[in-house]
Amino acid sequence: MVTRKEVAELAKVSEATVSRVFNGLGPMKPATKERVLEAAKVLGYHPNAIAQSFARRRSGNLGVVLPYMPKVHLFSAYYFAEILSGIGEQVREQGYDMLLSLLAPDDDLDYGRLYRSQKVDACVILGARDTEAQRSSLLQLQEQGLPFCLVNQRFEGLSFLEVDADHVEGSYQAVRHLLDEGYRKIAFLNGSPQYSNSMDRLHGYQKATLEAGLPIDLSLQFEGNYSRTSGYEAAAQIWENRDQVEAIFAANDRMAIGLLQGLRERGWIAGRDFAVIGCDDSDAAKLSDPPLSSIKVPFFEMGKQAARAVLATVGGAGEAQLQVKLPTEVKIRQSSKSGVWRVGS
Amino acid sequence: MVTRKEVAELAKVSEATVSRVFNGLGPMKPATKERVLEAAKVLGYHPNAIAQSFARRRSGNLGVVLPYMPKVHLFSAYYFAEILSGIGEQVREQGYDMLLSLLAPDDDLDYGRLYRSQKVDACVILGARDTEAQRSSLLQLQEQGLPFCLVNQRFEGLSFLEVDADHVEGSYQAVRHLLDEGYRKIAFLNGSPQYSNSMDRLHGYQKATLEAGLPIDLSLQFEGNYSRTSGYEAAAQIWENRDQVEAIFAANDRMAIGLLQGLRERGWIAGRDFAVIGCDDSDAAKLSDPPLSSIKVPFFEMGKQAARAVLATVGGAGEAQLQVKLPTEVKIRQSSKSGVWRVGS
DNA sequence: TGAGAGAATGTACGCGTGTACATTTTACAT
DNA sequence: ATGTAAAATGTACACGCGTACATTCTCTCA
Repeated sequence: MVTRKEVAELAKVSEATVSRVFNGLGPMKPATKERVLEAAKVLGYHPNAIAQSFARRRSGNLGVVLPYMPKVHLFSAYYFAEILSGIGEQVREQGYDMLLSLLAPDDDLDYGRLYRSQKVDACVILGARDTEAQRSSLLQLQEQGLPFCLVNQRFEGLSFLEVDADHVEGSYQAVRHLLDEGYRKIAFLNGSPQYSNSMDRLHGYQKATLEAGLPIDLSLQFEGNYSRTSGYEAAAQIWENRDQVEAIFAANDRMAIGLLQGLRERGWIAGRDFAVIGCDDSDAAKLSDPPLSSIKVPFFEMGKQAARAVLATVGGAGEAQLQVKLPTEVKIRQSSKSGVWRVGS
Repeated sequence: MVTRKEVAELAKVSEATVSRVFNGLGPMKPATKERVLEAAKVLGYHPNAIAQSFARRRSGNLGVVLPYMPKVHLFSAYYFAEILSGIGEQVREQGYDMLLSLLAPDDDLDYGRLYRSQKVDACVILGARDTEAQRSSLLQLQEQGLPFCLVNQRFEGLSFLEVDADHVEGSYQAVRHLLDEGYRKIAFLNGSPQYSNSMDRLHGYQKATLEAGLPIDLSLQFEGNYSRTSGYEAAAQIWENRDQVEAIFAANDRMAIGLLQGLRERGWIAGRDFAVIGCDDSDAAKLSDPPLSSIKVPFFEMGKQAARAVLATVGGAGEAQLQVKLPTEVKIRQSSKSGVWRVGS
């Protein structure tokens, strides 16, 4: 391993000068700089990142915490892939690296480990839920001064860095779309209320239905757990009440597709016998049959902004905006159009 | 920040003793150990991971390199999610962390950066392709002594750590299945030959067809790029030759589903008018309509074994097996059954 | 020509840990 | 009681870098 010392000797300067060249510090005679860089090149010198971290007392790593359930896929892989890419892009721009931490859900919620071991300067936390345990864990993190940013989850009453999408508006628009297509009996298949965006979607749904003068009908509200299977199972319940249901808004694409499949088995075809709109606009929405209308959520951008925000606080730079909410967009496909099939057949 | 020194003072021992307690080294009087742990607890001491890395000259990080194409999804998110989880599980068992590195394809293939900066002790490399540039990059890595393991890609003629699935056998079994269902005109939609498993699948396909006494018919072989779109486009070509095609083996699920969609638009329904089998057994296979037969690939286990193998070489432990090939399994669903729909309708 | 003021570079130390080696304590056989 | 080996603990330094401060060089203006 080549060190600063050897470069200094070859370039006939002090170690400090070598350091200054590599950090672009202080005034510097061009000739000296040249000599140092040449020597470094000859020797193949590259600063040791760990020693740098040690001396700077900063790891240069951004922790990314994701829930991890072996063999279980509650969240779509798409969701994480997009967010990870967004974080990755931002991180790279700022010269940081990403340290991935898979957190088993019942794992003692020990966000602290990363912090104490000083392996990360800040964290982006994905897939958090609003439970007592998580609230206290996060509050503790905040007290200890580890900067973090939550993605796609808000905690009412607490003041965290949060980057979210406007799920209320997205859901409102989605239900509006169903209303515009002429549907009136609109069911809602939600996910667990532990996620703030489940609640947001409920609000958007209620806002649109109320606005349309429809009564709140709890028998039209169902709860799954964001898995395809739970959507498939909800199909059974919905089938029971099929004369009360013309259209369904599902809180994510996976449940929506489970729903499609469950109802298809009973002879009900989406886009012909009923309408469905999902949420996330994941790959699966384009893969499903019929293609699934969905609410596009800017996951990539959310990851990017979360990384930017939390790294800004590390740099001691002016506080970033505390809560960010990015716009969503309704993507209409066949599953929610009325009369599409009827015309054809 | 609490350091070893303060713990030592409180426990009335030397710093070295504290260090030994936390590393479980040397003989140690139980009472002393107790005192130290108590003091550490009182002060809230936790060893500084960066200082440890610095002193040990090991980062404790396993690099995970993945190709990164913004907004493009050539690889299924599923594929990476599974492998990442597998790596994550193994890494956690060994007390390592995962450092994610997104590598843009045209990015100067600079695997070396991670190595030189000493931020990782070893790497798992995903999504590598067999090109001249990559070969030389990897050879260079090998010379420089950075241990790495490739997943799902082999380099003929070179001797790297590689964890792969048995795509030859998997493809053979898949085509056998189609043959067993009575199909004779079997087309093959492959991906880029830059991936070793594309070649493997071709071999499996050829082996099965030859064995069945069928001639090699190049007009039955198509090439996509593993994207859904390329499958969709291939549908047009296959439709041209529709009287020559009864069944199609696609090299991944995404292309298979694109194919389903393209042919459905022309009135050809999988499982009724023709058979399709994909590869990966991703989420999408279960989501598609009809459900897609596919070759299950143990991505999770591959990630896990790759991490284990490459970390073994770091520990200086006995060399792990150089090339690992895990078994695949054919999953039959509706898309490849003959007569399923015919019976019903 | 000398003084003063930057510019350019050097000196020296700390960061928190691992660990080789030195020293002290303990246990036990004689 | 004494010697000896092993156990237990302490001392001291290296790891590679950032950086505060000290020093030397260079230029300008009087």
